[in-house]
Amino acid sequence: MKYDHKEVEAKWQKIWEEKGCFHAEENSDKEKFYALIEFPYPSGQGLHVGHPRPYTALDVVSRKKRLQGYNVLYPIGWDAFGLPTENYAIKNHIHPEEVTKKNVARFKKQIQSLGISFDWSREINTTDPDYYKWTQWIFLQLFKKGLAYKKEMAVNWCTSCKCVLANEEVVNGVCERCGSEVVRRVKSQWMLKITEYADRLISDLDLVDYPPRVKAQQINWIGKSMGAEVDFKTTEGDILKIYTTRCDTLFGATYMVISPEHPCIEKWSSRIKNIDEVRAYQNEASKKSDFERTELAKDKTGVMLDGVKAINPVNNTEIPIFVSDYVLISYGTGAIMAVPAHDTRDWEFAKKFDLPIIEVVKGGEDVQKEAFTDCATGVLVNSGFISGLSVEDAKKKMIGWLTENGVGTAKTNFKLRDWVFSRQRYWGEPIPIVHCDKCGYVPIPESELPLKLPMVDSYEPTDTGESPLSKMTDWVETTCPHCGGKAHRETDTMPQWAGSSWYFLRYMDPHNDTALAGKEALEYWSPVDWYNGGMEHTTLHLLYSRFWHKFLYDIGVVPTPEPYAKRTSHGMILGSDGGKMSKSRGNVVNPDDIVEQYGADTMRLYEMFIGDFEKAAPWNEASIRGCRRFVERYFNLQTKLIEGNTIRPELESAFHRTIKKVGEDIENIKFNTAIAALMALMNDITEAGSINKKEYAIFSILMNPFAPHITEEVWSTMQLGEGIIAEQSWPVYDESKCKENEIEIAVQVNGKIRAKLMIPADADQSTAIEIAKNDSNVKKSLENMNIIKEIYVKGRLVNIVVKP
RNA sequence: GCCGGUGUGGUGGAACAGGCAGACACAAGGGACUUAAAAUCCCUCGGACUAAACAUCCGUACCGGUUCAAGUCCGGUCACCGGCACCA
Repeated sequence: MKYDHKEVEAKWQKIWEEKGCFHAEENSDKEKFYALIEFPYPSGQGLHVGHPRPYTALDVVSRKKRLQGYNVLYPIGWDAFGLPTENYAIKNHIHPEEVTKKNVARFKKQIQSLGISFDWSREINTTDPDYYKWTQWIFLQLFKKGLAYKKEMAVNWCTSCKCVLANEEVVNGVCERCGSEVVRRVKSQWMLKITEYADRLISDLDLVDYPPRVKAQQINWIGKSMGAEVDFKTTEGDILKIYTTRCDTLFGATYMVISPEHPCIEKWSSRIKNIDEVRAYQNEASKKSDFERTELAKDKTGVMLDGVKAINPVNNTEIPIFVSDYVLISYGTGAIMAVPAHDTRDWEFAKKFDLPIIEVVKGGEDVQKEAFTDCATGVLVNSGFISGLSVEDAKKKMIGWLTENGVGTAKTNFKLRDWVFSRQRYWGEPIPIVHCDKCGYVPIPESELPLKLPMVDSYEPTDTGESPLSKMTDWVETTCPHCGGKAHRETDTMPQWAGSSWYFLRYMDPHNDTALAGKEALEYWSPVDWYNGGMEHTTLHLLYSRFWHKFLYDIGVVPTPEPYAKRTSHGMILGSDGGKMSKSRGNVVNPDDIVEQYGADTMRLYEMFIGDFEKAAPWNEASIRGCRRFVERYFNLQTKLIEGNTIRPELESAFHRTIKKVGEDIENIKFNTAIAALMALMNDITEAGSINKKEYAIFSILMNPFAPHITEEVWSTMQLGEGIIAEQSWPVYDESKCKENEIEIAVQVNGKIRAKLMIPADADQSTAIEIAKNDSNVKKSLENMNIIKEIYVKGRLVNIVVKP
């Protein structure tokens, strides 16, 4: 029999679309299930075979859930604002809106050819004014609650293009496009106070089912630490505030380091004798990103301030102050005390500048030769009133002392920084704020939303570093909603992260024009039951969207504190050379070619069979043929069909075990072994030589989530019933029928395999050991030996421990 | 550098909670069918020893440890991947 995948797949895709098979029901009594994938960025390159991996995975889950009677929401949309589209538009003189439209159309066609059961009636697009109306609305609520504010922040500035660059556009310190020098330049930016939610973003991880590695990454990213702020007096009479998690080591602080951006430098400029040297250093530091500054154990640079010194509050010793770029202004207070004996960076710095190294925690080798950093459990020495205490006790006593003397307090700190929310770009949501000289920053009235992105002739960056919108004088000049006076609009736009921070809510009620989604829909569908996405989104998108959701929860818009009940992560699909798929490597595989040659069902099976879903796997064209062969073997079972409406006894155990395995594996994201189990069952059926209707029906349903087209086709030609999707009957297994009567166990002597034996499955320890000892090879190993111990692991093995 | 992860045959991978390493596939080799090829079906397939089988020994990146038993747990090393806040 010949299987024509093109005809069959087109036929069923048409039927599904016409019948609206995958539309989530609106007012259903059924239990809901909301599956979510990270919506794609419609790039100009089109889909590559990496995209469908997560889509297919949750499609398998969604289809199985539908067969189990759930009301499933499995939506898709487009995360369409962003830099590449804008750059493409600039280069080719096509409006970004046109580019987006074209890219979306292509992506959509490609995705639809895979037979993914998305509910296309809920398709959304972040660049659609009806959508970003609500992105802007959320921003206004944040603003009203004081969570959006303006702050001077460093940006990458290309000295030649005269524009702000994204980090990605800076390669080795120069502009990616023109190769000119890039410097850090300070600009006033909109910020969102995600730090206000830092504690809850950690503690509420207890409420959700995320992989441990995702939780760990988020917790470390937020970086909560309990420490102290300590005031160091300076010879200038004023105070230098530092943050430390190790206030117990204060007696070992032999110098201080401030960041090149620290305001004290300006304040003391007249007293710093080597101010020119310091300024030159500041200038050099402005060329580096935070990453470059803190990266690598490479040479520590710095300049000592000549003319100002600090005084260590615990022993009144004068210590020098350095400026060095490994201290960042954005973390803590932008100043640290350095304890070279117990910190590697400080130690290297002290060696280079020949500064004293004083051991304050006992237990290491010679601190003059190497820093002793593994000292969280040691005992304090050379530390006055805390000498002899454990680190824990010393910290407590020191905080007490600092507080009593008014020179410090306990302080919790976070590595997490507030979210820089403005971009000097065209292709993003306009920030709905007006600046009035009299009233300051004023939100535009909600009734005026959406504030539409105006059509401009040129979306190229301006020479001044302002957004292209700033050239639109008609649009920029407006009146203040508050006082009615002259005012101008904010011309910066939002980052791409804005639209993706709440899109899952819009899917619940995508056409609502009075709210981001209706109360009822939010109540019914929240939270997302299963969200799959890439590990690369763990610390930005995933955290940002949790932050927005918590904010919306606080203002009573959404009913749950967390947006996603469960999160899973897929591994990347690599090129056949084992490298990341990219145009430049020339290893990109287009799914269209695979669908054309092998069909969508084969493509889906291969994507799921390729390896552990959570791990990266290289694409291998040859392996696809194995999946195609499996599909054909399934199809050709029709020639071996016999009558019968119960599973035959010889296949009963195999069927029940497979039903169990496939169901469990899908829930546990072990799609590869679910397919392996189906293949194994196929081998059992082949061995049996025939298949009856009942068996074929069960096999078809089990395979349907992976290969939906061919299974429906077989179901319909064999007239097994109304249709797999229509019948909603995922098979149920009987635990007692999964078991076999006889099982093979391994027999070990001293942990070495000496025999493999069949024993009754229900054999107890003494029976199993008895049978084991009777094996001739085992007997040989036991000769002249004394038995010390006998171990039986039920259904697995016997181990006899002996000694001569 | 810091945070998180990964490392198993020629290849992709499997191995419940510490209990038979290599399931299920791919590739390769041999055979059947065929005038022939493709397709299909059957057999072999980690290494050493062996004519072959049995048996035995070695083998899950590397070094060491815990245990009756380690791919799995612990300590260390190396290599690779993801993230590092304006790519998405």
